[in-house]
Amino acid sequence: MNDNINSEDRIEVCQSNIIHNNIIEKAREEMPDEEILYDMAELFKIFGDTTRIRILYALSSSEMCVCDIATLLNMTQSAISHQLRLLKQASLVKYRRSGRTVYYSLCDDHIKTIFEQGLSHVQE
Amino acid sequence: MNDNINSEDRIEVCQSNIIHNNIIEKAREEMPDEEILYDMAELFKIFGDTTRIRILYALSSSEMCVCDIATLLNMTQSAISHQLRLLKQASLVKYRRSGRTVYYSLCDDHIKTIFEQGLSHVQE
DNA sequence: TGAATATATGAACATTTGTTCATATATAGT
DNA sequence: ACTATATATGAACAAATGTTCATATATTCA
Repeated sequence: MNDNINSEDRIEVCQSNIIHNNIIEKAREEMPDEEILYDMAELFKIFGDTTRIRILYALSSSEMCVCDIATLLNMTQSAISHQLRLLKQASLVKYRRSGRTVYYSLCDDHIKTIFEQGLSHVQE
Repeated sequence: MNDNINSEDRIEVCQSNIIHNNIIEKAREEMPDEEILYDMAELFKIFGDTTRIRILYALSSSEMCVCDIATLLNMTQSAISHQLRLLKQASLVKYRRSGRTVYYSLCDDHIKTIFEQGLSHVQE
């Protein structure tokens, strides 16, 4: 039983000698570029932390200053500020300054769509 | 002015005294439950790694066995197997056994939607 | 039954990551 | 200029994470 694999498709590499070369080739062709994969991983890494998710949810409700967020999440100003820097670097939030206060808000709508999908997955 | 006595009695969640309470309350009401936030972070954490993104892209092309994936990504069977376990635990992939070979495939369509949104964000 | 093979997994290790602490910067008011 | 305040940031530390190595498990075939 060889799972419909032609003998020409077999090759000896790795620990296995049953490799589905046509399937591997197809997957290789459809795989996005290295740089895209890296950027996507970096983006999702940002979403992979409750503090940052909380911040983004907060900002989806309204723009907020650093201290408001710290109060809301019951965390230090420093911790929030560090996280906002990461969110800013990922182009997920933008800010405007008003005197001593800096107001942060969401950059675009991808965040909401991604959160909706994520929410829908975990709620299944 | 010289009253340092009260400073220890203050509830200092942050260093600010200009807090937008209505905004904070609104954000608090709209914030999903702790458990949801945790599950979402765990889900996105899974996407926050190029190896796992590669695996998921590969499986979106076709179901594949562990060794195929290892060959495609030029990584050890062990590394792939560990990652597949995480993906399985997150209900992102499922598998079927055929003899000694285990074929993995994607669980549902949320992955594709999330990837599309992520891709679209990083390509801006 | 025993050898070969595909996959799974525990432990160890190096790397990454999130928070804290201390301190720096920026702005406003006196 | 000086003080107060809102935010930013570098360094340090603990916790989490991804890969490797060795080995275990599961299945097939002789």
